[in-house]
Amino acid sequence: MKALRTESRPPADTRPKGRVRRRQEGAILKAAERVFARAGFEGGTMAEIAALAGLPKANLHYYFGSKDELYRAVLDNILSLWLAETEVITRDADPARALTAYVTAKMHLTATRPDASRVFANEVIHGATRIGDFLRSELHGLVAQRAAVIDHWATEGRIAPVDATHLFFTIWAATQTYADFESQVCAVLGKARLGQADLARATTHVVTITLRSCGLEPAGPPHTSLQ
Amino acid sequence: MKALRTESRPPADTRPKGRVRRRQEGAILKAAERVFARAGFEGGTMAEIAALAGLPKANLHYYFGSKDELYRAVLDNILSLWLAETEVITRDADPARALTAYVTAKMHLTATRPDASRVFANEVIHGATRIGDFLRSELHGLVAQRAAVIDHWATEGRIAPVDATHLFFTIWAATQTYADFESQVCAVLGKARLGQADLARATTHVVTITLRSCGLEPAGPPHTSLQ
DNA sequence: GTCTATACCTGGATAGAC
DNA sequence: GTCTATCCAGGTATAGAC
Repeated sequence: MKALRTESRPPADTRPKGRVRRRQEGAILKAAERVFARAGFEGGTMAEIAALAGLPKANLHYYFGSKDELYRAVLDNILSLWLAETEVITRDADPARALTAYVTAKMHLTATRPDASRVFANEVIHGATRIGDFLRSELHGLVAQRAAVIDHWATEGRIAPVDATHLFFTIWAATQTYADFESQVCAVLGKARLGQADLARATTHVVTITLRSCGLEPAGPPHTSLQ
Repeated sequence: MKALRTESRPPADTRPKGRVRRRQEGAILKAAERVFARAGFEGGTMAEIAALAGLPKANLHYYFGSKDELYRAVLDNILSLWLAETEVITRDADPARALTAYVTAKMHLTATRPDASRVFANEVIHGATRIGDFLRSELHGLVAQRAAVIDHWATEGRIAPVDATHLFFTIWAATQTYADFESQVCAVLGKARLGQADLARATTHVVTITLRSCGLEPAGPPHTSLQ
């Protein structure tokens, strides 16, 4: 998905890419994600990113024209992660199982790509100027669809009535807080870092409160999926 | 409360403060909160803050020695807001009413001081280096206390068992998201700004899911407070 | 106490050799 | 394609007149 390319100039990505180019760009993007996550857009420097990627900084400008372009590329990368997982929320699905799967997937993403979450959070806090179009179009549409499914479940009496749109806000907030606010969570828990056990406990908690929010109890162990 | 002063040099606040000084400092702090909220610490400039406060930028350095000192003063201001409201959570309180009051107060803070929330969020995302001591001491202690109260409620069977510490993480995340992620919420709702009605709806939602998380139903209209 | 003018430095970007 | 050396804008901080 190239969500942001619409706002960019002619498709720079159609250039033929050699293996080296791919690898270099990948290394740069990875380093940039980390640096921007730690310090924000203005806080992170090209020199830092270059050092982390093991390249002279002039190379960053060779692969990505400017700091802003690099940052957009990082965001673009991240946005594609955001949409995928709502697929489990369908009319015919079992509500408890679908919601459990969705929250678990979100928590998994938080655990495996915390820096991605932080870059995204940073951008949104500062007004989402670069991704506003994406949020207003694709995300807006997606949430409308999925919220309709949840409303449908409620109409059929399969879950308790709940504000479906706001439920998404709550789920996003509750899951992403373990990445974005990790330092606060750690401080309160009295740990230096979040371990596997902490995240497992967090997942159980968020699943539980999500289900209870819909008047459901935890689903049993996953049977062979009914789709 | 002077949570951060411990890390600073000798009490600069003991200097006698004239009325003018108080007023100038107030204006600067207000402007700084807004600028730092919009752009982060590195993104916001002293010139912007000065312009917003209606002063030449040299004055900022006169009142607050450096940009970093000014930023810390803004944070210090904000932290005092964070702790106050947990007071309603006491052993003898009615769980539904106490939780409703707490969440409502949190949402009120979010609605009235969104910039404060954003500055705090920004600081925590970037590692909370400046407020780590505060989080590890005062906030940690406070949460431990209040979580014990909630556990006590559960032991007595007044609420369903719930992970009390993580419940706080969830409540903070769910409420603050309406300030920190306002631009995302607006985009999804298809609005330019959050209005009174939206925040009222958000409050109802967060109260509902908080209560349901504890196996409770919405409390009736507030009687005369039993304390 | 207040403000103008300026020093100094960091960091993004580029020129041009290899 | 890659890297060194350098340029220059923008931003913090201060000197010094008022």
